[in-house]
Amino acid sequence: VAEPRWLDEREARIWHAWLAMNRDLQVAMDKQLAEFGLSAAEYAVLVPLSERPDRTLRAGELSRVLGWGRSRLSHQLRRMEGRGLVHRCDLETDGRATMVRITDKACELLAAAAPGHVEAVRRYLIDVVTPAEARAILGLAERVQLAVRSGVPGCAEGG
Amino acid sequence: VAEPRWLDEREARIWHAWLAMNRDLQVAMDKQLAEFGLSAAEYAVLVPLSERPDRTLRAGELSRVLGWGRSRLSHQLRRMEGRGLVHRCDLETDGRATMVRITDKACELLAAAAPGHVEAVRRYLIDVVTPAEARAILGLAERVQLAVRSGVPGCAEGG
DNA sequence: TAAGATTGATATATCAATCTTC
DNA sequence: GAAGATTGATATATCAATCTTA
Repeated sequence: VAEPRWLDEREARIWHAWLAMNRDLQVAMDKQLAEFGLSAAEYAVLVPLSERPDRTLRAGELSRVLGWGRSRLSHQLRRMEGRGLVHRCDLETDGRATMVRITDKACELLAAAAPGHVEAVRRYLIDVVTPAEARAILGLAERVQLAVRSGVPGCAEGG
Repeated sequence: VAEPRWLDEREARIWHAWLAMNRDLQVAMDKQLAEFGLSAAEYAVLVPLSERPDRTLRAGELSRVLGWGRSRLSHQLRRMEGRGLVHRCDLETDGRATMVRITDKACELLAAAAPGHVEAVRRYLIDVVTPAEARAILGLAERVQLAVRSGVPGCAEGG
C-alpha cells in the first residue's frame, strides 16, 4: 500500500470544523427538546404519526419513513409505549403487521414542543447561513450522499 | 405566544439535506472503522494518546481534549481496558488523577486503520467539496457554534 | 421460505450519586 | 468543601437470533 495522503492543515481544519459544528448543533437541538421532556428519537417518531389524519402508521411504514431498522424502532416504541406516548395494536388485515398510534398526551406534548424546535432550527442554522452557504449545503449534500452510497472505502478500486 | 414561523419549503429542504448528509456521513465513517474492529468512540480516544511521546495522558486531559464528560470517558475506558486497548494506572504526584496509556496492540490497530480513515474523509468530504463550499463550511461553522453557545432557544428574548 | 416484528446482548451516551484525595 | 474519577440507572443504537403469520 502506498503512503496515505494525510490531511494538510487546511483539510484537517475543514474536517474538524465540520465535526464540531455538527456535534454542537445536535447537542443544542437535543437540549431544546429536552425542555419539553422529549428526546430527539421520540420527536422523530411522533412527527410522522401526528401528520396522519388517523394519527396512525404501520410500524414498517414508520420504519421506512424514519430510515430506521425494524429492531431499532421496536425498542423505541416499547419505551415510548411505556411512557404513554404511543399505543400499539394488531392489524386485522395482516396478522404480521403492527399499527402505531400517537396518544393524545403525546400530541399535546408535540404541539407544545414544535414551535421551539422550529425556532431552534432557525436560530442555529437557517438564520445563520448566507444564501451562498445555503446553496453550498444543498449542492454538497447531494454529492456527499452520492459518494457515501457509491463508495466502499475499504476497497479503493480506482484511487 | 405568537404563531411560530414554520419552515417554508426551501428552508425545510436545507434542514433535511443537512440532517441526511450528516447521518449518512457518520454511518459511512463508522463502517470504515468497523472494518478494523474499531468504533468511532474508540478511535477518538486512541488518537490523542498515540500522539503523545509516552503514549500517555491524564484522564482529565483526555476528557478535555475530546470534549467529553468525565463519566462518559470513564465508561469508555473501562470497556477499552477490557478489550486490551488502553491501560490505566494511578499518578504518583496526585492520588486523585488517573493516567491512561494506549497499548502496543491498539497502536498497531490504529496504524492499520488510520490510512483508511483519512482516505474515507477525503472520499466522502474533502474530495467532494468545491473551494467555495469549503470556505462556506469554515465560515458557517464559526457562526453556528457562536449561535449555539450564545442562544438558549427556550427563552426567546429578542423575537 | 420470506415478511413483519420482537427479543436479548452489547456498545454508546447522559445524569445523578458516590468515593477518594487534595 | 472542591477536584478527579468511578459507579449505577436509564436511554439510545446495532446486530444476530427468534417468533408469528403470510
